[in-house]
Amino acid sequence: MGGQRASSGGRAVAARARRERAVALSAELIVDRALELTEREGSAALTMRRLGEELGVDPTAVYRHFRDKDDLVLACMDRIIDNAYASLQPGLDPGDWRAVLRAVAQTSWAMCEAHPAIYALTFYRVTGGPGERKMVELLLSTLAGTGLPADRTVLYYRAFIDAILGVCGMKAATHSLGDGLQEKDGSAWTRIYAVLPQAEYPAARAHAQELAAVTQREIYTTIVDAVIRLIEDALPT
Amino acid sequence: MGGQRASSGGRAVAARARRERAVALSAELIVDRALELTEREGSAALTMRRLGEELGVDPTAVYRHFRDKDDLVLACMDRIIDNAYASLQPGLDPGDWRAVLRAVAQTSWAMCEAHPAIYALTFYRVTGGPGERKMVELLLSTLAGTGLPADRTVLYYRAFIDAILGVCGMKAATHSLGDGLQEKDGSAWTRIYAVLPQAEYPAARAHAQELAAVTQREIYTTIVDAVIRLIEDALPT
DNA sequence: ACCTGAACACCGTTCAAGT
DNA sequence: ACCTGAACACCGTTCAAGT
Repeated sequence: MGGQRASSGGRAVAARARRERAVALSAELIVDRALELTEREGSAALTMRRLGEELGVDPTAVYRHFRDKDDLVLACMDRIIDNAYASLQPGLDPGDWRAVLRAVAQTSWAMCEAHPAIYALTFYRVTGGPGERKMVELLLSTLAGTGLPADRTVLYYRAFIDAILGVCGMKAATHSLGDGLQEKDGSAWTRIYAVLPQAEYPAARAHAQELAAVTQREIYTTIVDAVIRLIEDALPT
Repeated sequence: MGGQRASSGGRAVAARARRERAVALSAELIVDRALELTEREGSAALTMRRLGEELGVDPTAVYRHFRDKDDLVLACMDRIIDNAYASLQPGLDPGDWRAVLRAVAQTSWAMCEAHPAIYALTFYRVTGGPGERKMVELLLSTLAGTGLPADRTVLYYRAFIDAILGVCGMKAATHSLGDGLQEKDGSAWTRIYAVLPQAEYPAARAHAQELAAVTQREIYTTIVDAVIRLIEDALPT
């Protein structure tokens, strides 16, 4: 609608977006556009100037709704968690704690694949928002339901969530690298480790094929299984 | 010596450093100074301009020894790993795989506490350098020594190292935040979760005290134990 | 009440010029 | 062969001015 030129610099894009923006600027709208932007173009595209362009407002207008960029990025992460919780909740049997933990682990994996830029920026942070609160309550109530004492409930909750966040955060950070670096790091097992001197690195050479073949998904499942098994062994009989 | 003024801007610091630099610029020297700098002043201080000042050379002189900042940061991480390996190696019994894994886990924790800035920037990367190579060889040979088949050796190696890197990376990233944000995130359990509405968040409220009391170290040990136990259960009998 | 736009104090990196 | 220094194309953020 109304776009006469196919090519367009930042100025033209901003002008078009400004024309198309019918609703008032709001925190929700800013988070919407920020998620669209990073999903489409990666973390490098998430700058205040680029976001202003996307919204059709002056870049500094965002500061009317978020204290700073950190505040905005945390709001984006909480939105992602909230959406994930909503898609998780209906099919959950609170009595089956293993199934709940596995569902949360699967959801976290899906989040870091769908939104690597935001995930990588915030996986080690506390959003304190509604999404995070619901997720914390779900996990704590589920683990408490097994009959574990309060201190064990908390310790295993944190072991579970920190292991998950750490591994998914690693994956998200890798995924957020520029294409060149991602390729460079991804090819390391065949490029570097498969050709190390046999005499000095016999084990690396002997396992070169398996090192190149193992998937991040298998590794993640293995770690989740390890924590679940630890909890099983700790349950009161 | 020879500084006549007590106060000094960047220019004066650079001039003094230039006078004091007796040896030629080299990759080793640059890594030395970069580690000193980040250890002393945190990740925000690691800029090419600041590093040039520290070395007493023009900021762009560093580009004669490293392709870009990413290249430099990876070299710093590999140096840290190499030093950690050197301090680890002497007392190690290769036959006691549990002890080796625990020693590596302890070393990784020490690294992310001593060098949070570099650790946070690179924990999800492959350095491909001498330090990393030795660490990979140590872990692979140790796990292969238990009699596990090659594919299991690699799977458990990756589960172990990814769990460790993820959790230590989280800790390092938290530690690298500015003091304000670190305080904000650290106080979240008492500031936010301890005062949630009882009706909506009963489990969070019931565990508020334990959530504030559990330490990162306990959580880390729990995750490491979980992976070690999983490996124990998988060992051929 | 909310948005604009110039301005500030930074970044990493390139490249012609020096020695 | 190695280093310098100006310059380029960016950042996040502040604040006086507009409406």
